[in-house]
Amino acid sequence: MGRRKVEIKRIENKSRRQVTFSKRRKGLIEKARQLSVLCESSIAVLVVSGSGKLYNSASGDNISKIIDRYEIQRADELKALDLAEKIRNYLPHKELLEIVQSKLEEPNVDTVSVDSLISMEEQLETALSVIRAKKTELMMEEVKSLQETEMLLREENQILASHSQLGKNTFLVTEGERGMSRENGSGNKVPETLALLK
Amino acid sequence: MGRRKVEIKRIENKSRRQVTFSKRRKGLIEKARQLSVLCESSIAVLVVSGSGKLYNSASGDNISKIIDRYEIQRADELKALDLAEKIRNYLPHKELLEIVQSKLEEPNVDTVSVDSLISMEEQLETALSVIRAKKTELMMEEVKSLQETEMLLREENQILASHSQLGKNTFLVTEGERGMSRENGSGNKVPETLALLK
DNA sequence: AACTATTTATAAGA
DNA sequence: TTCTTATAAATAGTT
Repeated sequence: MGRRKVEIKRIENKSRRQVTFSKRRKGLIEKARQLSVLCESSIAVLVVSGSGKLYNSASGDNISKIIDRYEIQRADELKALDLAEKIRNYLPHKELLEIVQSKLEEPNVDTVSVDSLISMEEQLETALSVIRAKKTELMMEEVKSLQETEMLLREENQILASHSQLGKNTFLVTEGERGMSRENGSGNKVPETLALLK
Repeated sequence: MGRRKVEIKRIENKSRRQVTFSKRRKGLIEKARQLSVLCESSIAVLVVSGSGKLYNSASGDNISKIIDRYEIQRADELKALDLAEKIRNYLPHKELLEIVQSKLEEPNVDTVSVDSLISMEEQLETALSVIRAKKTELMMEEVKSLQETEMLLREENQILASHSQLGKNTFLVTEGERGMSRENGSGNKVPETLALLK
């Protein structure tokens, strides 16, 4: 849609590329906004330019919320991965550590440049962030899953309890007193349960 | 760009909205791809439909990397946030932050000694560790507590289930189990137990 | 899912 | 960067 058809491949001319980047980025974000409004949806667009500059937009909801949604989905997918797969994900960290170690083990360790140390420091901090984020993500996941389990168990419990009560009622109508001692003898059910509550 | 001009506002007709959502989502993602190729950039598009379904696409790089970039930028922005805001949130560290701020606000900021900066850096890192440790501790506690609750509920559940069965059996054959209801007196044993779990 | 009349986006030029 | 305009591309309504 312009004076001539353009092939979708890297624009070599730098200034032409810059102009196109600016125009199309604006267009993309406007399209996202329209879709969001027309169809009542939330859309995040993140654009990282060749030079590393970040442009982002969100419509319908804030970016963090949308990214969270994505992270949740990804966490669910990760769960399905086998361990071997995970190990592969962590290899980069291992490599990083090896690099660090080799640098620091060199006999001539004091020849290591400050720049390379800065770079390693940054990489290690990035790795640390990744690990921390992962840790938090996994813990949040576990909490969520436990909360769900709890809810299910409570529901089940209530159903069982109400059945139990129906049974009791019928019971009481017909008979008097014996069961109690028998029941406690066999399994001290109630005390045990209560004890666990502490 | 269609048979007629459409206003950019929520499409009320559900099926029309669904069709538009599908068409424009596809268009949006294609636009992102083109921009990515033409201008050698990385683009992530995350779309959350009204019904909560997530659609995402990444061009030029994987989504996680692009999101990481966003997170880094956001972290940088946070850093630039009014320190006073943070001080309010982290009262215990208020003093520390005030010291930092005063040091850095001095007109003669370049007279601050490297030693004092090192000291502040160490103190801030300590504060950070404390916060992180606290975060992890709280999360671990929550997980532990949820796991205990789960165990209790399972047990309770099993008791109720088996009781229910015993009850039925006894019922049909002998009449064994009444005591239980008497023991509970009010008959609210299970609810009582559940209440304690909260 | 295709079609096509129209609107919209944008490439090139100024 | 911004505006203009010819043209390509996207898409709304239709089939």
